Amino acid sequence: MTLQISSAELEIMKVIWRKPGIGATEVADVLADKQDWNIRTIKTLLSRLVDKGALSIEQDGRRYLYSPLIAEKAYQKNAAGQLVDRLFGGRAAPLVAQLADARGLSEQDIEELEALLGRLKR
Amino acid sequence: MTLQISSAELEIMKVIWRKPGIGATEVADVLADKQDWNIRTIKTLLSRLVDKGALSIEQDGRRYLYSPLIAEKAYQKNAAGQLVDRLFGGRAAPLVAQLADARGLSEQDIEELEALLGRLKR
DNA sequence: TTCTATTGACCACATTTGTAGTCGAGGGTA
DNA sequence: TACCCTCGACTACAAATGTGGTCAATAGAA
Repeated sequence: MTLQISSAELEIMKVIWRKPGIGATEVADVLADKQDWNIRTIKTLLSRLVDKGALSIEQDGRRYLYSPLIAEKAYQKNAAGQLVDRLFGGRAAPLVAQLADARGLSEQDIEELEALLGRLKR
Repeated sequence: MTLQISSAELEIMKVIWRKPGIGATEVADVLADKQDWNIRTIKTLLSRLVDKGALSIEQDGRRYLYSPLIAEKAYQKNAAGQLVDRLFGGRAAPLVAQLADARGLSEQDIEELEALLGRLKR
């Protein structure tokens, strides 16, 4: 139910989360390395995101500046929750187990997870 | 790159992972409670999964029996990895942190995660 | 002032996905 | 034997998605 953001749209959102109030051209600049997208493609994606209510626009002369209407963390929580529900019976541990098995956990991950668990336990 | 399975298709896969070598009608029976799908819809999804190479078929008289060509765990690993890469910079800890924040972790999750971390550390 | 490059609005078009309908062949029933 | 029901094959069709084109207006360059 929560506002469906496609994979290509997400790339756009990520840029705007990092730099709210950015224009289409700057989004294209930021993405130039990663994606080989025509500026028109980016503009279409921006429009769709505005239509969907994921971005707000502010007029700046002849152009628009885009800002997120949904927070990155909210989106992350939702996406993580969906994955866990759809594939892991709603449980976090099996998800982490698969991740650990597939690619291992970094030292940093392990430390952070321990700290997190410690906090949750008291 | 890894074989794209849509959300509706995944429901079908889940049934077949639980009961490999099942026919279309039985898949429909299993799903009857959860999904309100026409048998034709289910058959379409089955065909698409065969086309995609996610399922194999075995002739059984006049009908087909379907079995998975990709393992559930492999699919889970891939999906979890994709999420983590696309939204959490490839790191597991932030994912778990968001999950914990959004919905909390069960006692069971906490125990299992601790056990998992213990195993990983030595 | 005249031409050009850029901007958003609108349009296009193939693919994927969700959700079925139609059809001919074959198995089972009366 | 005469039907009918079920199966897979093929077809349909709208919405979402990926990717980009056209066009009129306008801000700048020359």
